[in-house]
Amino acid sequence: MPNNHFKRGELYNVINGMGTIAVARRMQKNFRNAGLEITIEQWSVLFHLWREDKLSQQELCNRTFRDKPSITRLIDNLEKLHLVKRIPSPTDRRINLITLTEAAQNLQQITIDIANQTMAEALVGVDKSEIEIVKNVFQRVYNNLTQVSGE
Amino acid sequence: MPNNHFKRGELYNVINGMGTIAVARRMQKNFRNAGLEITIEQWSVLFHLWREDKLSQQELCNRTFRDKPSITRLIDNLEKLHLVKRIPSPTDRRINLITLTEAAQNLQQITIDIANQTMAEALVGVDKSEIEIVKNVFQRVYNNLTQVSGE
DNA sequence: TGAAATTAGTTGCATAACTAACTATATGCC
DNA sequence: GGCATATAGTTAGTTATGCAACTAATTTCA
Repeated sequence: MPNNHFKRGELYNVINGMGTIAVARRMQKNFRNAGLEITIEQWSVLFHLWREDKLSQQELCNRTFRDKPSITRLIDNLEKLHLVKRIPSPTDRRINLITLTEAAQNLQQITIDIANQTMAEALVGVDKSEIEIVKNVFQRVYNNLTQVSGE
Repeated sequence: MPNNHFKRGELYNVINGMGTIAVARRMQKNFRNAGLEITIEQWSVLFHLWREDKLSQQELCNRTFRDKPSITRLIDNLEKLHLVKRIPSPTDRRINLITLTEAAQNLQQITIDIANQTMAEALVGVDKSEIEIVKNVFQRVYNNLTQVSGE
């Protein structure tokens, strides 16, 4: 019957629909309300640089799951905002190392607080064990689709 | 300490990162490999029309969690592909009802099969109870962010 | 009835995504 | 050493997303 037929298509729309979209919009809105001009995509790049500065663009691709042109343009825009700089790698002239400016360092605390607060709003009534399961499922999905047989 | 500090930001990147991106890419790739020219976003609109034809654009916004301009342009593109038509509502001249063409009807079976197969690939090693939890969590997240206090 | 408010849809502008094709540098190997 | 191959990053073209501002039609209600 149709209902059964639709089940997994339905699931795709769940995973890639309401939840993720709602969280992204709220996060963006909370940034804006705090007077922050950055996009959540830009923020997710900064996030990885706060953990480890001077990553190559390729490494940022790997960590943010984006392709190279996406990172090129995100870095372009972050440079325009004076939040990062491209510096040439001393050992490989193909590579740019992306480094945070002082302005970006000042954003870490406030934006991560907002991210935490946004996720807290999002996860009201969801308990820790469920969150762990969601994380595990997404990790497995990612592995399923990017291992050997995959990409 | 930093590690703890990053936890929820991390979670945001999980929900809105690897899993969803990997699934979307694979789905698009599987469509392409089957010779289908539509995008997954276009497909998600058709998906709701297969369930119920002749929805207004606003209703498609609600069901796909997109805003009105997004739907306007998706419908523009689907019209160019001769997969849907705008027909004026007989009762309210502000409203367009979106209706499937025969070409779109012929896509239902094959694309939903591909969606099912893609989700099957993605969910290897994930059991049904976990999938239920993911769906529930996303539903609650969505509700948390769109109820009263929210939007 | 008629003005104000609401709702449906479109347009303009900026950011971001993917693919494919490209340049430049580095590595592998004969 | 030098050619083939691989890797890092950029550019071009298409689609999609969000917000803000807009037009047109409908509803509310004084």
